[in-house]
Parts: sequence; C-alpha cells; structure tokens
Amino acid sequence: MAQISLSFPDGSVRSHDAGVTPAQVAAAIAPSLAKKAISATVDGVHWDLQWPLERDATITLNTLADEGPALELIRHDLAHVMARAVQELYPGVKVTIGPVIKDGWYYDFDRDEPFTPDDLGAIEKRMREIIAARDPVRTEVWDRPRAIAHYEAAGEPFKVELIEAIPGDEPLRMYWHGDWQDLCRGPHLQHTGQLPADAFKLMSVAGAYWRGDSRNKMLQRIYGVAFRTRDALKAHLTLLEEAAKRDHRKLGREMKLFHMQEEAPGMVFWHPNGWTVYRALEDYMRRRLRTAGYQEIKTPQVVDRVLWERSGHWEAYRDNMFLVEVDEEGAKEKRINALKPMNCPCHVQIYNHGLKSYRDLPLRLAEFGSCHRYEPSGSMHGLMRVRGFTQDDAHIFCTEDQIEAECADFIALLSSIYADLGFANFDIKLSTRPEVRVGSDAVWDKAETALERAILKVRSDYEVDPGEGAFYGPKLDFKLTDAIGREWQCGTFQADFNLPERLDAEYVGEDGAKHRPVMLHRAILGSFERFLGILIENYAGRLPFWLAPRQVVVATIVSDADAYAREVVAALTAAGLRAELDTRNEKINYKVREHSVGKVPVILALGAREVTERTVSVRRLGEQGSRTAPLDALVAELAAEATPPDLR
RNA sequence: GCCGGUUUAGCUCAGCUGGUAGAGCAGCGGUUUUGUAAACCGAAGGUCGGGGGUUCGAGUCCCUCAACCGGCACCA
Repeated sequence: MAQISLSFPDGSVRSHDAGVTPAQVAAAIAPSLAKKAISATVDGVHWDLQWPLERDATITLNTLADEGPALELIRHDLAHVMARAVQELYPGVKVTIGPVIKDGWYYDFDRDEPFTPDDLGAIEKRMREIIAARDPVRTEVWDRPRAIAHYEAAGEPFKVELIEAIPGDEPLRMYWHGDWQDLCRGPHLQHTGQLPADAFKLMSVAGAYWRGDSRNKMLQRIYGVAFRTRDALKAHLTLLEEAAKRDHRKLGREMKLFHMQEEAPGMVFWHPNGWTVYRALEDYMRRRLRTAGYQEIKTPQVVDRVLWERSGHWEAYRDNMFLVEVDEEGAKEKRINALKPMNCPCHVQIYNHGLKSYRDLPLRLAEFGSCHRYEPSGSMHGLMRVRGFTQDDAHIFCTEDQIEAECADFIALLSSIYADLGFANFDIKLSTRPEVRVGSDAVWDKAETALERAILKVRSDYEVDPGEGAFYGPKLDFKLTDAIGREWQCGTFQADFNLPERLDAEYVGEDGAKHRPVMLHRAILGSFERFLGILIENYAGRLPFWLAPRQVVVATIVSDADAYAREVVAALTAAGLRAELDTRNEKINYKVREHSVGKVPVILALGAREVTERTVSVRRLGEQGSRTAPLDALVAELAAEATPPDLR
C-alpha cells in the first residue's frame, strides 16, 4: 500500500498508509489524544477524524482546547442533536437545514403546530439526554440516487430538494448521530459525549422562509447559542443583558428623547431633549458639508406623480410611496401626488435649471431631505427603520472621469465624520453590476474601478458583493453595528447612469456639444433617525459632551443655595452651555441618581459651602467622587469641552 | 408582508382553572433643609390596545383589527 507523509505543527513528520484516518493517526500518537481529539485541520481544511487521508499533507489534530474548530463543531453537532431531539419528540416534523452562525446555530423545521417556549425546554432536555448517551457519530459517502431514494422513502421532501440543488454528480455525505441520520458536509465530533451539556441554550423560535424566498413555505427556525464552557455561555448571556440596556428605544424613553405611537407607526415624535441632539448633529453636518464644497438646497415634500413617472419611481417604487390625493374643484380627475421617498428627482430639477457647463462640474447639491417610505410593517425597528426620516443626502453631478476623485473625497469625509462621532470602525461593501442593468459595460468597468480605487486609497479591507449593485450603477455601502450586533447601513455612495438620462440632465462640454453627467447619490449618516439610534447605542446613552441634550444640571443641596444656583445656570447658559436647574425639595442623593440615570454628563451640587466660596462641586457621569472648582474656571472648562470636534 | 409572541396606572410588572383590578417607582399634597446613585407620611390614579362574540357574569375564553417585540422577507 502507498505511503503518505504527514507533517505536524511541531515539525515532526510521520509516515502512514494512504487512506489512514486522522483518528488512526491520533491513536498512533497517544491513546489519550485519540480520545480527546475532535477533528483535524488538513492543509488548512477542517477535516473529520473519519475522513481518509490519501496524500501528503500538513495536519493538526484539534481538541476542545482549540477554540476555532471546537466552537464550529460544538455548534454544528448541536444543530444535528437538536434536529434529532425534535424528530424524536415530535414525529412527523420535517428537517431542512441547520447551519452554524455567530455564537451558535439554527435549524429550520417544517411542522404544522408552532413550537412554544415550553417545547424549547423539552427539546433542550432531550438534547442533554442524547449528549449523556455519548452516541457515536458515523459518516458514509452515498451516491445521489441512493440519497434521493432514502429521503423520498423517509418523507423528507426538503432534503430531496437540497440534494437536487447540489451541483454535478458530487458524492453526498451522510452523518449519523446515534441512529439519527442527516445529509451533511461535515465535519463532526467523534460522539455526542464531546458536547458540553451545560454550555448551550435554545434561544428563540422564529419563522423563516424555505431557502430564504418569501414565495416559499414558511418554516419554523429554532435558534441556539453554544460555547465551550458554562462560564462562556453565562458571559454571553450577560452580554445580551448588557446590550439590552443600551437599546436606543429604552434609552430614548429614559432620556426623554423621543416617542412613537400607534397613530403614526414608523414616525418619530422628537421631544425637546432628542431634538436638541438632532440639531447639534445637523449643525455639525451642515458645517462639514459646506467646507467640503457642497451647496445646501431644499426641495418639496409633495410632488405630482408625473415627475415620479418620469424618474421611474412610479413604476418601480409606488408600493412604497405615500400617496396624496387632491380633489381639486372643477378638475376632471383627481390629481395624485406623492410624498417624496427620495430626493434625487428633485435635485435633478434644480440641476436642470439653466444651462450647465463642464466648468460647473462637479456640482454638489446637498439637502437634509425629509423622506417618507411605506416600509413593510414587519421591518420597522425603533429609530433604525422608520417610515418618515431625514437623509443627509447629496447628489454630485460630474463626468465619468471625476467619479474616482469624488468617491475618494467622499470616503475621506465620511471617515473623518465617523471618527468625530466615535466610530473608528465600519465596514465597506462594494456592490457590482447586476444581471439587469443600464449603461454600457465600458461605463460599468470605469465606475467599478473608480470606486474600488477610491476605497484602496483609504484601506485594504472591504467586502465585494458581486451582482448586488443597483440596476443604474455600482455602489458602496458603509455599515455600522448596533448594540445587539446588528449591522445597519448608514453611509452610501452610488453611481447612477440612469436618472440623468431619464430626467434629461446635461452639460455643455469643452467641445461645445451636450453631454450626460453622471449622478452620484451619497449619504454619510444615512438618516438622522437611524444614525441617532446607533449613536445612542454606541455610547449607551452617554453621548459626547457636545451632543448631550442636557450638558449640566445644577442641583441644590439646601434651599439657601437656590439664588446662587440660578446664577450658576445663567453663567453656564451665557457661555453657550445647555444647563438645567434642579432646586426641588429632594435630597442630593436623589437628584444625583435621577440625573445619572438620565445620562446628564455633569452635575453641579451646590450647598452652603459653595455659596460662600463661589465654587461648584462637580460630579462627572460615571465617576464616583466629586471635586470642587471655582465657578469661572468650571464654566470656561465646560465651554471648551462643548465645542464640536470640527471647531476645535 | 409572513411566522410566533406581547399589549393591565406615566414607567416596570403581578393578577391560578371566568366572579366585575393590585404592587413598586414616577406624579400630586404634606413633613423634612438634606453633602454626591432612591428621606418619611398621605390621598389619588386604570372603559385591562380597539371592535365584535360566547356567558347570568370576561382582564381572563373565541373571532377580528391595530401597534409593538423577536426572526424571515423587503430596504430599486
């Protein structure tokens, strides 16, 4: 029999018969290793202990101590164990897929009855029994007809469909956990006893469409989380609790920032505190855009359908538009208007006024554009996904040759703004040409390269999403993460070869002839609403001083300090600070607690001593103690701190 | 939009198998003048998300609509 040589991480090389399995290799080294091994990594590929090795390779034997492979296997095997538990407890349930995801796994089932929280408990219990049984994991390679026949006989139509979707005549791999069988590419553990019975938890059940398509049947998805140890699981659950405390919907209530109500779903009622933050952010953005060469404009909210017909929105986007019907006296038919869902067509109207020369380009028109979109009811989420929102929108009209420079400038501006606002890290995604598109391949080549090169000027890591671009041009998405780890698109940069054509935008070139400009849609915050939601969560409500709605609360300890407190508030206000007075008949402990909960960054406590000395006792949010400072010095200090980052 | 869950006082929540609603905090009135994360006493506060039905009787059971929460789909 042929020999193969296996190189180990410590540099040693061992010779084995071809076809040897990693399990046998481990056994040849030490019985203890054979026992605790969970998988191998063979030339960088995660390899099942049962899979034969046919040629020379570098090999690492993994144990539960190796976090990466261990977590992957634990989560993957738990998905199988859960599916087995479900089929044992609820005969007739059909299985589909169960992949590993961040922190855990899910498995989608087809069952007529819904799973209840009680069911989750029962399933977990059954899973622990399967783990305690230490059932062996076994694998075999089957050919396609056999696999299909098996699943047809077993009444598992989803599995049949999966097999049929696997390309070519690839052999299929079957896995058994005990007697329970599943189609799976592996790898898996040696036996269920290698699973940590106390380090996983079933979290929730949710609907999910078969193969992610809303035209398909809705299945029931059970989510689980798993780690290597009980402590790691507990740490994860604690993290979730902490994240829940940062939820902007909860903080928005506690900090009296905004509310929403049934009569206007997806619309925000901004309260004084929240609106203060909003305006501080808007003022900042206005300054940044002005210095970056943008001109601010304002366009109508309500626009006749004819413009939306011309722009193409009427055909493509009408279902998402709020329509306004106007019954004009004497008119033959009702006139239909729509609340603008986007600003672009209006911006082109401004561009189209007057003849533009190539010398006018690039022309950057910015608007804090209030838009309304009828979002699906199930997609709304606090401030993150709303029906009425304001974009920090702008459209750059330029030539194809200017795309790259404009994109590079944009990314630089966005990076600087994100940094000012506390986001050093964000993800960039480049979406390239889809199947159905407008514009020549030459133009797409040019635009995609321009975007790519612009990114590379700033950083090397970005994700490419082939085919996910808009039909009118390639785009960049800039994503930030919320408290619960969900990603939200904020910034965007989209090249558009379509709208200038549809709305007949042109400029006179150097050659005296008329040309079509390219239109670049771009936003940095995305929407003020979403961005504020993310800001609140990112800072857990403790906004930077310059953005804090109430920067200082002046709280009296005794009523004899009331007059002086009013004087202190006046001094702070005169220095441009947002200060509030609290002379209520309450103990200082009470006031400190209440304003701390309200996330006020600075509390000034005033008692008899401060009145006499003309000082203030300063307590910073999050700090335990306090310090005493002369009033004038403190006012100057805070005024400096309140300066927005771009004015420092 | 789809699946599941939830909706009781301003907020957080209790209310078992149907017998006509309860707590803490907040708010209000009073006492207290207080030194850095909740002083004390008192009175009050709810058509139990909307509508319909079953029943002698519905917060509780059924239907329906809505909003919200978690997913899925959507986010040209």
